[in-house]
Amino acid sequence: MPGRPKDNTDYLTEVVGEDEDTIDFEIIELLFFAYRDFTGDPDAILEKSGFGRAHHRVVHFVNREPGMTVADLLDTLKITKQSLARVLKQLIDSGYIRQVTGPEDRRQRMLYTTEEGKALARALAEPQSRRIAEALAKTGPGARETVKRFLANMKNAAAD
Amino acid sequence: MPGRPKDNTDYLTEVVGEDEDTIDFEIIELLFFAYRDFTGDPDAILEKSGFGRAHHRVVHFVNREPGMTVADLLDTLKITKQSLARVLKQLIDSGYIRQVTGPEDRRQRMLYTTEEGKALARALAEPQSRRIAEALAKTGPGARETVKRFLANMKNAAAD
DNA sequence: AAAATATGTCAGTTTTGTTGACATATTTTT
DNA sequence: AAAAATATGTCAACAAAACTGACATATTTT
Repeated sequence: MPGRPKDNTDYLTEVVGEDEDTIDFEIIELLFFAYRDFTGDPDAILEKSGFGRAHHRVVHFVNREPGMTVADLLDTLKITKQSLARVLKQLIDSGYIRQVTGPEDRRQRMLYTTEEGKALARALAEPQSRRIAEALAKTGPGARETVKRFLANMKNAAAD
Repeated sequence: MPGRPKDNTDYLTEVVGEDEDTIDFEIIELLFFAYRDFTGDPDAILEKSGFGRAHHRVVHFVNREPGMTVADLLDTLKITKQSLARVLKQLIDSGYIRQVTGPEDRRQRMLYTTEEGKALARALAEPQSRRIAEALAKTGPGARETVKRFLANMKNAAAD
């Protein structure tokens, strides 16, 4: 009963099934710190442009999937349209994103980054990318594949 | 010029060094989705207790490191003390966290979770822990070690 | 023609963060 | 002992980013 090790390293995954001390506080915490510092990377650039992290996410995804609609973006970000409206409007007004009426469905607005938008997306991603590259390198060969699979598995299954 | 593959899987790490298209959009995005859904897990429980994600973080860390001081917590969360004050006060008033005057330095307030606080921390961590366990299992043997190392490497070096 | 959909917008609220200023108790330094 | 530094708390104003609810417009589907 006494003398339980304070460090729940590896045996947790195997020993208990769905019982008492199965809680994986360790990785929960590592994820928090990793994400905290990862998202802090672009802050310097964001401050210069006067944007926040919400703008960052919008520019990133529009840049990654040119032509995505407003509905697509809402589904990706999991926020309300009123919430998206403000940052999107600011990005459009500042010339980082432009809208094109959907060619099939003219109710839709397809979103594209401008040249400035592409440059911003790249600048914001750069320090994050460097952090990832360094972390992968330190972790060792094959890390990239494992990490990719793990992160993909952490995501909710697509609803469709 | 044309026909560049849309998918930047593995060669990115090797081929280019610090050049043009080195940006690792793929893992940046996987991290976003993983964290988005991971942090969404406890929302149902948080809604019931009337707390938000800020409260979650506080309860989590106090629970993990009993006796930590307010300064420790501020350093962990990287927020201002005024910002912490509100959620911490609510948690103390609701009986989830209690303060004890530091035995060495009586200016300090050591923080502890109450029994209710421990239960809350556990309940909040449970779905997250399950998600992690499932993701690791799907990823394959050895994933846990690699993921742990990667996440730890993603964190900023401790300032000290 | 009616209903549904995609988007936009107005108005008000909440959560979570910020800055700046100042108060109190306690410890450390001079 | 007095002065300075430190740990915490608190007041007040403000900002970013989310939320809800309601309603308008254009377009497509039924």
